[in-house]
Amino acid sequence: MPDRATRLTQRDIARLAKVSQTTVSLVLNNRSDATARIPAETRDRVLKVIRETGYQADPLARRMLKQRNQILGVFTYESVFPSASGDFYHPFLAGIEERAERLGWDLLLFTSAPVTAGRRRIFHENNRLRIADGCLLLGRQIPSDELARLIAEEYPFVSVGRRDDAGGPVPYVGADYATATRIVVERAQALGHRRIAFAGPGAGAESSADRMQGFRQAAARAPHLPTADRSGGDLLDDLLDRKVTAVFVEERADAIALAHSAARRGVAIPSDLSVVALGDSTRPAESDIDFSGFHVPRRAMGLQAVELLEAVLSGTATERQLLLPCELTDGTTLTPPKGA
Amino acid sequence: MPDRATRLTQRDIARLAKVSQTTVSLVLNNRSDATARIPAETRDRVLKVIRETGYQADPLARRMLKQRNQILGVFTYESVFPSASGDFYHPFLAGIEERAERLGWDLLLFTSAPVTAGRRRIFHENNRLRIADGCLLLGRQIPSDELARLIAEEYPFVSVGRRDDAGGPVPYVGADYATATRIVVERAQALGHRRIAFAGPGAGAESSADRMQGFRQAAARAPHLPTADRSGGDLLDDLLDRKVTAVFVEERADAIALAHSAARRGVAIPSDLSVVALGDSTRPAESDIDFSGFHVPRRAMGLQAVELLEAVLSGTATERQLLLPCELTDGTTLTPPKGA
DNA sequence: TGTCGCTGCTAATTCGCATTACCACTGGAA
DNA sequence: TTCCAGTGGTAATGCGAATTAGCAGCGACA
Repeated sequence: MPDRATRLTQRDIARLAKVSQTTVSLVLNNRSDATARIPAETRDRVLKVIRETGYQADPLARRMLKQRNQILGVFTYESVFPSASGDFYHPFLAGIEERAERLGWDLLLFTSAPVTAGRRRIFHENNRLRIADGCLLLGRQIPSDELARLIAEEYPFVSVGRRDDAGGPVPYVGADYATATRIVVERAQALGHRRIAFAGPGAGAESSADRMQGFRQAAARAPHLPTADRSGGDLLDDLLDRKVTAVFVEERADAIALAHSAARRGVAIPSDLSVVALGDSTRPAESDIDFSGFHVPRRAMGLQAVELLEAVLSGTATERQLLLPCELTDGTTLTPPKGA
Repeated sequence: MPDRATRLTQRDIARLAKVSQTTVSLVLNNRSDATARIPAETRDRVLKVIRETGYQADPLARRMLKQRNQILGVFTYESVFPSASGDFYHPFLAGIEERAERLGWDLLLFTSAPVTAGRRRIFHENNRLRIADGCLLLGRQIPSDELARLIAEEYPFVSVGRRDDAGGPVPYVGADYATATRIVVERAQALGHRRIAFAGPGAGAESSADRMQGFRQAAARAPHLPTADRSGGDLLDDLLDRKVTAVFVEERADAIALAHSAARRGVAIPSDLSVVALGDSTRPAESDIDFSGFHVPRRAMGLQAVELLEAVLSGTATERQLLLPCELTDGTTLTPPKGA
């Protein structure tokens, strides 16, 4: 530990400059209003001591009295860095870091939150949310009871990703999966695809539900095929049985698995089967395939989330729910169906 | 902002439970030693109020009195997330996060540090280092004046990566580049390589100097070729002119560029030229080539750095400078030279 | 001579919590 | 009745900085 005895406080500075602690504080905060008139001579003397000693005010002691701490909390419901989902979170954090840097904020990653039943929890015995001025929430799914409590306590936070109401509207910066999905489905239909299908959860997390909703807007009765606990080959069989010509895959990793199976079986993509990816991989998966579909504007979401939180904190926020458009990509896996 | 008036304090709890603030504190900290005997009845009453109100102690106020803050600072001399060097830092941070999680620490990324002359500086006007209990330092090069000041101020920190003394020994967890480099060079010599070369800076950062030192141990007079401001083709020409049969490339990205040039020119790797990579890419570069050489134990370095810092903080640290072995990889780019 | 007003500071208090010191009360023994 | 030990709490203090209230000292003016 830094030696308590040698750690400088305003009192030490005051003693050295032969003034009171108050004066040091006044000089540091550059207060020169009617209540505090510090002549240049005294001010310089204090500043000189501060320079010589390298004194730095303790930010936490400050926070006891002032409101803002310039610390932006980041809570992720999965680990941030470990590679399982690290690559997915990376762009979000890049955006967050960029904007935090510009605002002069530090980022506090709540890694101390204990993991129970495979997930982190915000609220636990020794909750440390209040160290930060406000908090950003990341994760595929966030328990609504936690969101409800944050809202009830009026803790300033912004979710990265749309969330359903939880005892009140949740402030968020999300991606407009519904519109993006609808557009790519319509695009496929315009190319002549009539037998299409949705592959993936399609429910559970808001992001899944939104994609499904967009899909249904364009194709009300097309089949919905699960991907959980199912190999790419299994899914491929299902698709071929149903004579599907274009499949819309919620999770890019599933699309990659599907493509591998297709390659092994001699099923050509896109001539035999068009594959559209509805976003980016949340699971580790490498592929050179340039899928048709769209990308999640992750970096922009991170940026905007920080900005929204700043607005919330300063009380200037008007609209607290924001959906950003997804970036559509032409890719190489969507072409007209055979015989069209 | 959370409404100051509605924010619960121990005093509020005390009032509701009809006890003193002291008692609330004693209950919360589960003190039941000789100086504080709280009968179960009182304790339950207090706990009941705490449960009902959802009170959480302010972590900042706690820190004013306790020693530890449970916050681990992370200072990177480049941006952490932006992809330029993000992929390189990722494994370090994964290791740091993992161990921080286990110790119940939060991670504070000092993104607020202003960038001057292209780099961040620790020490600036409004230094916030002391929010954290201690700090980890990441970066290829860290100005020695900053290290010196940290040492002089007795601020607890650990560098990830070896650093030269800076007014005193710098605590670090580094990688043993020297030994790893020496071993791969000797391995190449054992395969019959006689005309070898080192390609890369070989100086500047400690990590560069260490590789060069290892190289010199095994090959005292082999040539050292620069890579800065030079295309892969240029380097290749140089190597061919000198009839080099095995080149040891400091930076994997340079090795990749070299391999690309070789492929274009019809120079076969490894039969015409063996290429050994002395570590991982710090610059973005993708390649399927499985280079012979070694990997930096980045994850382990992160883990151990946190552990060392913990030891420093608790005063149990004995050895404060630690070098971890690099992971040697056989790869496919080192074979005996032609005619050997 | 008294007092008003200005300057240039400082004493005292506050933030929320932890800790130490100490006080009030009870019951049994002397 | 006094003494003492044990019980169950509370008052007071401190952490480091910010803020409010206010106090000396001095000159001007009535």
